[in-house]
Amino acid sequence: MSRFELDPEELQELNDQMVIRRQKLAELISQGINPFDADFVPTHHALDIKEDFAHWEGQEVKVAGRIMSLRRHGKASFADLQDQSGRIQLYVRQDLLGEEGYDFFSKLDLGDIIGVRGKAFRTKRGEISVEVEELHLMSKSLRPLPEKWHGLKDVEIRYRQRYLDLMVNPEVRQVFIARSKIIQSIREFLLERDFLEVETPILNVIAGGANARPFITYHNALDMNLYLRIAPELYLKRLVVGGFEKVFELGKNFRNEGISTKHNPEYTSLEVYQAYADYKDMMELTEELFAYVARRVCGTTKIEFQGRTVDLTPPWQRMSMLAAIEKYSGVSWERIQADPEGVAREKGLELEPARISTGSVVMELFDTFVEPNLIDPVFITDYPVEVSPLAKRTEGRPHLTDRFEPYIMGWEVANGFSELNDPIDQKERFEKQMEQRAAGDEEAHMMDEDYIVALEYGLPPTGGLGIGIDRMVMLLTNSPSIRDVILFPHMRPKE
RNA sequence: GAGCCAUUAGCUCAGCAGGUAGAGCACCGGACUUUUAAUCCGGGUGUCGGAGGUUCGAAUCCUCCAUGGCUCACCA
Repeated sequence: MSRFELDPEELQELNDQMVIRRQKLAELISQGINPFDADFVPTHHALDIKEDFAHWEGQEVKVAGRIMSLRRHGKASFADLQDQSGRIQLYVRQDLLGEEGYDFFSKLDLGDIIGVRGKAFRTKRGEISVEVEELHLMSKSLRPLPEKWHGLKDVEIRYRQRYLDLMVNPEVRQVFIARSKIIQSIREFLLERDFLEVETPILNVIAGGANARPFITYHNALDMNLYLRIAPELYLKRLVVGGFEKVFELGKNFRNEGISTKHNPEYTSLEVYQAYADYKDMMELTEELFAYVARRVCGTTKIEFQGRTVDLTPPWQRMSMLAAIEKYSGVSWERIQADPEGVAREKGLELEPARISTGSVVMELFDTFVEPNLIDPVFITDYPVEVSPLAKRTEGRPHLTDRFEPYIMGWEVANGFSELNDPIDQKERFEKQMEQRAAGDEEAHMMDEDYIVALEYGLPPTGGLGIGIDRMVMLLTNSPSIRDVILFPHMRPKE
């Protein structure tokens, strides 16, 4: 029995269209035709021919791709062939292919991958086409395509079977092409400035560099648990200790947290470290990087996102957190310090009475009144030391840090600071974090003695920057959900 | 984790005062040698997400479950 024949059990799983395609496959085999013929190499993409038709008109071309539509007219037919570059029409005539060849063509289905050789020409209606003289079936498609006019809308299928989404929704393809260009232009920007691209471990003994719950995995030979990294930060700063003055890493981080339109358990970050620089230098680097990438990818620094336009042209506004709170909520730092409970009550902050402190009131006021208003790019600076365990204290104001977070469209898109390079202060900060951890805060930073040792050898004054690449891609591609910019967003198994 | 909404043919969707499922595309058969969502003639291909329940009768009402979306919470 041929492996292309179906047993009755298998047959029951298939719908009518799939059964018919299996039968066609079996028929081809029995006729001695290879339905997965690889003996054809295309010389052109659809777009090559269309963009330079004056040159290719009347010339022989070879194109390969997927049949996306068919218009049959008896002894002649039209088909649209889609390759990576786009679509080109095929014109197929019985008198050119012969009766046998035309019958073969007539049995093809939407979705089949074929290769054709023929002359490029323009039809009476003006459509640039290929007049088919030779035809290869390179991969028989055994399942029907989604609908040609409405495309594929079911988001669940779009994410789970992204290949279908890419096949039939051209705008989706554009988003991922843009994503690739964004990442490429980030590399260009940094390499031009003499940054060294490095790779640091994803399997970590200590998950450091951020406050987040890690994923845990297990190493058999070492018989130990390991964490998937939540940030590459501490490794990158070890490299600065080692003498690499400008480094960056683009890669995945993994955080064991909720999933939302802005959060995927694995996401891509850029981290950049520059010795002998501070957070102000990193702010300039950030705004220049965003503007460079926007110009490269969108051709402009004026970005439209969900009906609003923002201009990424540097310089961006700088505003301290407390100034921003006073501006948007009308509450001054003096009042928060004097009476946090009163402020919380007056502003209707949803804080448990036991949790009310100057720090929590500041954060809550910021989230409620400030964040939604930060549409145009702005750097919020001067974060409290308690929430910034890896950042250097501000000279003369030791409760604050030289730290910034840029906001665009109300989103926090990056985070940067002057790196804490005092090992004694760092150790104390870790110890504070350990206390919080002991008190039940699973996201508090872990102690990393080995990192302290590195700092004790001496980390030069260093500026650091982290950018959430997925959010950057969302902004630059006008995508409202992070799932629209991740090819295979995390989904629960179907059953 | 909570609330709301969704799940019907391969795809996009109708059908929901409870009466036994329908359209367009796709598909199958036929006509057609320059079409553009080709057209014309003929054909409905289904576990109405799953499991229970109410009822003479459930796609429709109820409960639970699954998956997804949105909002919130969590989370830089």
